[in-house]
Amino acid sequence: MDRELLLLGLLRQEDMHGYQLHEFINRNMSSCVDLKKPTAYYLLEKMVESGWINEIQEQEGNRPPRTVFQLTNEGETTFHRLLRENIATYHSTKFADDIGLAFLDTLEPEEAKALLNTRRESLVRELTQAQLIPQHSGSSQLVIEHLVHHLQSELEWLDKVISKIR
Amino acid sequence: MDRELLLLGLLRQEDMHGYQLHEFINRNMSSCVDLKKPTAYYLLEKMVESGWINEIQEQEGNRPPRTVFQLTNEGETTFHRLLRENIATYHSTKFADDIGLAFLDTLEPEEAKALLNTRRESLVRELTQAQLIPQHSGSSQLVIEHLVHHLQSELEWLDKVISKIR
DNA sequence: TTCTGACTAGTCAAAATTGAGTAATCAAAA
DNA sequence: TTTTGATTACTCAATTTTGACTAGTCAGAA
Repeated sequence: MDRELLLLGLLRQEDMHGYQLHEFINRNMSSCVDLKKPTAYYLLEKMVESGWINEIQEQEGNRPPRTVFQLTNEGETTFHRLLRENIATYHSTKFADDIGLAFLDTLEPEEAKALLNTRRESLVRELTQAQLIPQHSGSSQLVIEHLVHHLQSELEWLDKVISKIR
Repeated sequence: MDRELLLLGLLRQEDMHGYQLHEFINRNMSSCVDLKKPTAYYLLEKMVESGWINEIQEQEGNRPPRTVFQLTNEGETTFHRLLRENIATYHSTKFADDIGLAFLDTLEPEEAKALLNTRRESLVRELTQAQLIPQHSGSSQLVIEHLVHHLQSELEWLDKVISKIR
């Protein structure tokens, strides 16, 4: 329900079309969610069926008609319910990249070290990138701070792993 | 390819049936991967088609026949390739639970604080659980240490967020 | 001995997700 | 002016994932 919460939250601020929503999420929220275009439309369609949003056909000049989505009262209620649920529960994260670490001892220590250093480089690149993101307004600043905090903690841990080899 | 790497790595140690693989992963690796039974069978079937593993019909006593999966030479090669790829790259994690935080300012500070404290409790429970997991042998110990390190870092961050409200 | 609940070993149809399109508009270069 | 490339707004078929079964075995209780 996290992606639904996000879509409702954005539509709460202003009516938008699916394409706009997808673009915004991909540009600004890619650190929290990965939402492909067809999935966005699929979710929006389901939310229309649930009565959380309305579809409105919009015709602008001689451009082809577009579909605008608009929050309903029920959508507003659902937004608040999902928001409370989301904030009150800790969602445990799966670290799929740890699978390799579980088999680290099948490699020569030298090679393991070299590969982990390659990983370290790409982690440092991500961290540097994240630190360059300019200050946002309001709560969405929290999302960036969380990302930076996490990447720093990952770097610490990776350094510990590398130093322990041999 | 992470789940494929895991399945190959387990089959490398010993032949197993799909059910066994699924049970093992769910009991011991649930911190890294979430692999449902039908998905496990689906992946195994695909790996048979790719020539990474063989299917063998096994008949034990008068029990119904079972399918045992066995690594091929190609599977062994693929395991090493996937392992190197996995270790050398940093897979960025998506924090789906941050979506709520992006809308934190739509709530009253008092309520936000209360909800975040509920989240904190469930995080502490997870951390306590993780710290109770007994020492494992070899590299899989790393997976547990990573989990604990991450949960501690999350707790630190959550406390910072809570203290900043108001 | 027969019943019950738990464990083993899967399968299947339905739901969710995605890569790879289409088709229109517009701005700017050739 | 024609072409080219980028942007907007979607769609569809194919792939992947899942909840909810089925069906056999076994150990112990009634």
